[in-house]
Amino acid sequence: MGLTKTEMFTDLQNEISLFAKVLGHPARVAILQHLFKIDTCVCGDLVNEIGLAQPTISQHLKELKQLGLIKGNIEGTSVCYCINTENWTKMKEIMSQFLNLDILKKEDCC
Amino acid sequence: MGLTKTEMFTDLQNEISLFAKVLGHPARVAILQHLFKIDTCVCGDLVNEIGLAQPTISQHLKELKQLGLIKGNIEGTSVCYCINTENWTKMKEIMSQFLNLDILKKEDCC
DNA sequence: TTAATATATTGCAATATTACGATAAATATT
DNA sequence: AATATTTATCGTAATATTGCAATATATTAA
Repeated sequence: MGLTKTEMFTDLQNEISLFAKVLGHPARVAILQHLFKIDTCVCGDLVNEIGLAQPTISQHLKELKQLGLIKGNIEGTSVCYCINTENWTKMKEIMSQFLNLDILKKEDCC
Repeated sequence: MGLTKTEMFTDLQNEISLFAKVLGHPARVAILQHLFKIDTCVCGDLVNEIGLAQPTISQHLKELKQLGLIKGNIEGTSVCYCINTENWTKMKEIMSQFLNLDILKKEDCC
């Protein structure tokens, strides 16, 4: 089937998994790390930075943009990509709340 | 192709994406949340708790176990699953470090 | 206008993921 | 031993993901 049955889960569960999913590819992790590292707009040198073909990078950028984690502004013939810090913070809060479930836990049971 | 080119990325990038990937399905998120919530072993009532078929749950549990996020102890005819808190903490640290890349960032550029 | 440059989209092949019925394996109960 | 119970594995169908060549689109430069 390959089709996730989202209707049986809560909005939060689906939201967490969607964010996790988009971070679930090393190319997208690398893109985000690079955008943070240069701390400014990157105008398309991601194809050189990462070793994948231009259409592949473009596709990964599209997925990151769809989730709102990055934004792209057209600057002449190239596109200026950067982190959407506001949305990143929201994502981070949702993910952190989930990751921190262990702080309420008393002890291992088995 | 469907095949990720892991060899072009760093170990950390691959590790982050693997953790994110296993969290990238709402059923696995729900399983983890439930294991945290009951704060004790759960012996197979996950199938009732979540609405998916038994083999499907079993498969998701296998993936979580492979990444080390949960452990399962056989107790008679059932299996006692619970969070592997030690590994969860390690995972949380790796993911948090990545998610916190924004705190070094000065300002949005575009 | 024409050519050059940069990015997006399309189409497709290969592989991965999701889900579940059927069945196996392992232990408990009678 | 025979049966019941619980979980794992196998097999398979449907869908998703990844990657890239070819091509389209859009802007800039000549």
